[in-house]
Amino acid sequence: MIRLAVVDDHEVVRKGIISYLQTEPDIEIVGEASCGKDAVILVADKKPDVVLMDLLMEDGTGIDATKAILSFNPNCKIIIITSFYDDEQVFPAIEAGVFSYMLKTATADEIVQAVKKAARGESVIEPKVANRMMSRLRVKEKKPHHELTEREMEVLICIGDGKTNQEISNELYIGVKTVKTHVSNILSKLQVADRTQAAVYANRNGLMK
Amino acid sequence: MIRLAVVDDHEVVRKGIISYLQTEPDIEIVGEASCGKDAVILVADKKPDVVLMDLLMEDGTGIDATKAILSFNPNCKIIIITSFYDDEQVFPAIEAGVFSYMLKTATADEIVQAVKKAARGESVIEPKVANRMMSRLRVKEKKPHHELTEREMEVLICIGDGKTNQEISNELYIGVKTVKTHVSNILSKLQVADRTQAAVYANRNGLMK
DNA sequence: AAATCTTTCCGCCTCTAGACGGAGAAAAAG
DNA sequence: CTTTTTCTCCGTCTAGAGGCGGAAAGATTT
Repeated sequence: MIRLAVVDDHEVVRKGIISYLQTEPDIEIVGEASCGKDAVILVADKKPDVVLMDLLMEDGTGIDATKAILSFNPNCKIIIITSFYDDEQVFPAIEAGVFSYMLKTATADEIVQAVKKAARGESVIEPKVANRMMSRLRVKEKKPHHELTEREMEVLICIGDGKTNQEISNELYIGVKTVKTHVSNILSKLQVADRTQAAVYANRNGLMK
Repeated sequence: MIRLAVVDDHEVVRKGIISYLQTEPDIEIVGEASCGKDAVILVADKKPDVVLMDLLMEDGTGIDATKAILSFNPNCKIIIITSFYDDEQVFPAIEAGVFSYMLKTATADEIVQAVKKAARGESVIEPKVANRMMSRLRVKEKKPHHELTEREMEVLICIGDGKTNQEISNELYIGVKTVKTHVSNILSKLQVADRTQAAVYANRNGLMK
């Protein structure tokens, strides 16, 4: 018998998934949660074998909950079911240690199969997500020095808001010359030609907000 | 008896909603569809009083389907249920003529109530969406001359991609001087100081893609 | 027929941006 | 205790960006 917990802040989604899975003879629903905090408590209490978790919850605690759960229950298989497959969602989730990554476009049967496979130790990765992983591995070999320092990231955020060097200088309490140095380093690290492209980069890669 | 159709490309969501609504004595589920195209056919065939529709479907036909349905069945009440409440989703939907706008964070009971209210001719608008509408109405009065010409919009898209004036000149087959004229007009119309801010504007307001 | 809008282009001018090279201090890593 | 990284700042220089003013041709509106 597979002990399963369902975590999703949308009641209809949660109930919909449960209504399917509870008809499976070898799956037992041991609990459900609507936020990351409750999920951690639920897993600590019921110790399910598999957790179906929505990444994108209102309080944004999907990743944190995953990390917390795995730090105390390393053998727990966490299956992500979400609507998104962009880098900002996928890679933090993988780093956090999720076991499978599915999209909400999956059919009910695919979800059932994913739960059973997880219990057997088999990961299920959505093809679209798998593609992202492949391309990420490819660029990792090509782009070694993407990492910005803290200060450079602060400057990049300002650029992403459309601020001039002078405005950044005032905001960070440093000289304009210093800002220019940071900007130059940012441009070469990101391999873009000017601040406008850097601003676009920041806005498209979820650095803003 | 309220005749209802459910449109959503996620099977679990669709089945989850239906499992709740079909227990209601005065609601009859007359059909379901997983894409905009099927939805139009379904409505033409079954003529439901109310349609529950997900805006964000794989083929992106939620808005188009809404328009198509209403052009042939103006009395059909279309309730949008989606995960998003940003301007790019909300306002096209409102223009298309949706009747109610709900978020997937709604409880099952709220959805039932929304269906019943729609049948009685009462709209339900999510508070978060309502706020957007209010602020949109406010800015409409304040910003009269925001409208860019076609050419200016083309240039803005290029700026939003981080292109220089020279690159834009090559791409649109016009002189650099002409590009500069367009850029200056764009900056003053958008009331921003430089191309970087214009690029940020383009990227944050859904002009890119 | 006259007025307006759009698109195209010109010259002139100023200033920001960014490259290049150099350098000092503090903190972290070795 | 060195070495490396990070953050800070300086001068010089070039090219792109953007403001200002003007203008001509075509389309659309009035």
